[in-house]
Amino acid sequence: MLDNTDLQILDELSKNSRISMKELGEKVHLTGPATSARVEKLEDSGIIVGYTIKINQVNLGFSIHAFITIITQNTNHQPYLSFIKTQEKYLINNYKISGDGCYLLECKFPSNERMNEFLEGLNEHANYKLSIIIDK
Amino acid sequence: MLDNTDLQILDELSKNSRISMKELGEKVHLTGPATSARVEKLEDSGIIVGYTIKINQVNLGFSIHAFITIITQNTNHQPYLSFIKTQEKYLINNYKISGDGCYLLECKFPSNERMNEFLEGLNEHANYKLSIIIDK
DNA sequence: CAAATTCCTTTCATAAATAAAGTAAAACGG
DNA sequence: CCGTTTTACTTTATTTATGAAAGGAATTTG
Repeated sequence: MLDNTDLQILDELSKNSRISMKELGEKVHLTGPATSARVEKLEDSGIIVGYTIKINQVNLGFSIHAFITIITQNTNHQPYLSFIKTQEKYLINNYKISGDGCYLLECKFPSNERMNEFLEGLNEHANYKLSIIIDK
Repeated sequence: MLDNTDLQILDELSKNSRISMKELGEKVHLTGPATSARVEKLEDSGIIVGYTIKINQVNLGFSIHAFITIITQNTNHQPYLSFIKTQEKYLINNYKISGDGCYLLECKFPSNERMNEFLEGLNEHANYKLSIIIDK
């Protein structure tokens, strides 16, 4: 089970996953090797799944961030799923959901023009409702 | 501007942000110091915003992942915003959106009971539409 | 209660990061 | 067109971190 030190480690690694084991250890009052062993346990137990970076997509040219609720036209979702597989550069997440819609698609676009092209392609396989992120 | 090596670096760091600069350098055919300088530039230019971990929330006891579309009852959003500030443990993201709703709230819950409590509290300040994530 | 396990520290060898110096190629400006 | 500056890199050397190994204290287990 996880104790408070483990939760602190998760918190610190969430804030900065490139911190050294030594420095992380200082924050949680352990030595480097002890901290390293804790982290390895968190990996082995499947709690830490990976180490990644946060990228500012706006600075990479993707100024539009949107959620698109998908309602596929027929019961076979394959045409939709095949379509989005060709649009990887715009995709962030594709969640299968319950509720109002079949999927919730999280996307990024460099411009309204590109988004419009995407939506026209999408519309051949599914109906959708578009929500553009304004903040946060 | 970003060249192909920078994009490769972003890609590799997305997959594993704890890779050593030496090993990352080998992947992009640069020495450690040169790679380190590239990464520092990506940080300074605001493209790399941070280093973080991917946590398996299910293994942390949060087996329910949901999106909640919020429609606040009156034009003043403050009661809603104040409410969610007290519910941090369940929150992943709160996006202000255009389209159908005012906010899109991404949440995690350990059980239906806790989710139900949350929704009852939420309902004092806003109407909502709940979408539970089934996959991906 | 003895043995085993867990969780830690310390020590030490190895590996990586970082700072500094030097170089080659490209961009700039007269 | 040529000298100067800038950029992006390599190499080297020092500092720092990692990771393996040994050992110890506290807790668990039969």
